[in-house]
Amino acid sequence: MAQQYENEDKALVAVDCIIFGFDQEKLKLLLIKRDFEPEKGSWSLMGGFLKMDETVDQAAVRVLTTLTGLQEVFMEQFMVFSDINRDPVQRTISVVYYALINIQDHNEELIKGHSAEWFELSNKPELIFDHDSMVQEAIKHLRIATSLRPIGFELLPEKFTMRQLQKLYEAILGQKLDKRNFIKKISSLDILTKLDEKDMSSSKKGSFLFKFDQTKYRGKSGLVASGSKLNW
Amino acid sequence: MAQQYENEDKALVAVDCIIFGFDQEKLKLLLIKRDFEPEKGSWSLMGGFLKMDETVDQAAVRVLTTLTGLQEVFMEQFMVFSDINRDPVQRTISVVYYALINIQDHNEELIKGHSAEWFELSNKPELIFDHDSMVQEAIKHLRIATSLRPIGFELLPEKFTMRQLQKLYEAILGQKLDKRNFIKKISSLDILTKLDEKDMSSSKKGSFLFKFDQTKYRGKSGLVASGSKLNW
DNA sequence: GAAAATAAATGTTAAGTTTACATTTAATAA
DNA sequence: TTATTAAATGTAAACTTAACATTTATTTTC
Repeated sequence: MAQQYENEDKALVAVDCIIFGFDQEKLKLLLIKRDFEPEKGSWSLMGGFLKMDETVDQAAVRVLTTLTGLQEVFMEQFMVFSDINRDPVQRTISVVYYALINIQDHNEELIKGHSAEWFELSNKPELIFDHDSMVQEAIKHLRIATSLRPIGFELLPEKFTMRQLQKLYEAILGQKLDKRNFIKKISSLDILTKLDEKDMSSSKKGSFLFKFDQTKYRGKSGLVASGSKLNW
Repeated sequence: MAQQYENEDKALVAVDCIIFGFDQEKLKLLLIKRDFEPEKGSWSLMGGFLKMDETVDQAAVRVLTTLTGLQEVFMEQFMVFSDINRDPVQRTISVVYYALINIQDHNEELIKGHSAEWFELSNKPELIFDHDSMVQEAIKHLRIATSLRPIGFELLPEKFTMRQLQKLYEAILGQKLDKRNFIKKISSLDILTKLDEKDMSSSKKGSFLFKFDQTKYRGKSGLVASGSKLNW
């Protein structure tokens, strides 16, 4: 019974991470400069190979932690890339994840150690293999995901202003939003707590800080995919 | 350079297909009775192993065609399952797909040859390994996908009545819908062509048949994810 | 051939949501 | 005290959704 599958081909299984950050204005990507062949010196997504004692989700967390030092990060699997020659060395399929992290919240040392850098999305270098397609797909997924679930907060500090949140959504969706309508809509979701504290860095008047309230959100059921054109 | 990755572990890569059908009333699943070990005689999803000369998408199509004889089938990858001991024989990760097929449209011989049968979703046997979880996840994905894009048509014959379409949506979403509102909403999408022909099987009066119009649909951009609670 | 039966086809109103748009407010700096 | 800066706030029109019952076309039955 232990030899059932012996005639089947095996493949290397990789995980690759599209690591998104946000710097108050623009969406950014954390990329690494490869220090090994092939394509040594080229820019690439952070990735690694699946080990026998871990799930792909665990592998993705390991890879992300190795680079950023962060543990509890929002991360979602979204697609498998498996073109036959996508990796020139050997047949490798890649399970791709995107991660949303607070850009201030990583370990500088680790990042330098991996020759990693943040790039504005609009300004990123060309990447190895099929990594450019992975990034493109990740953005599509991120747009849909942020439209269906309030995951954008993962990219912000714990406390943030309405304006910061709006800028974030604008960056993700690639379009300007109306300030008043934005605040109305976010408020109607009832998933934020308004703090007594103000952020004074952006204006003389200061602007109130908010916190995402996991508890309020968990209490809601109909948030996912409700209200779409094909929603009844 | 060709030996770069030689210290990495390799895994078997499988694809598994959740094959949905619809019989005018209920959602159904096409399941196979395994004729090989392990779990010979148990019910299972149709699956197979990735070969070195194909992508996972191609493997999924191959697996589906082997069982149904169908070629041009709607199929989407939706998740990788990779628990370490999910397959007792050997470490195997599975890329899981769901397929939507017109239930009248398969090859009886092939299906019998694989000891496959259609089961009502609500009445399906327990499946091997983690296949029950796969089915559960597939249903979630199907609900979201049908709410965002008009893919339900894939489960119906080319010509169908509004009532059939409504029954299908009710089966997928697990809720009753209002007849008048349903017709209004579908009509407003402007993706159907009303035929001169009537289906006379369901009533004395007969009811008009419709066809999904790929061309009209392709012309629309904003259908995906528009209108959700977090849509601006 | 009139009446009964059956499912199909159809419309309206109220509630809620989205969009578009401009002024006032609070605080600091000059 | 005045000027400056970004924050905070409201309303009306357009559109979408939700709730709800009657009429119509055809066949079957008496």
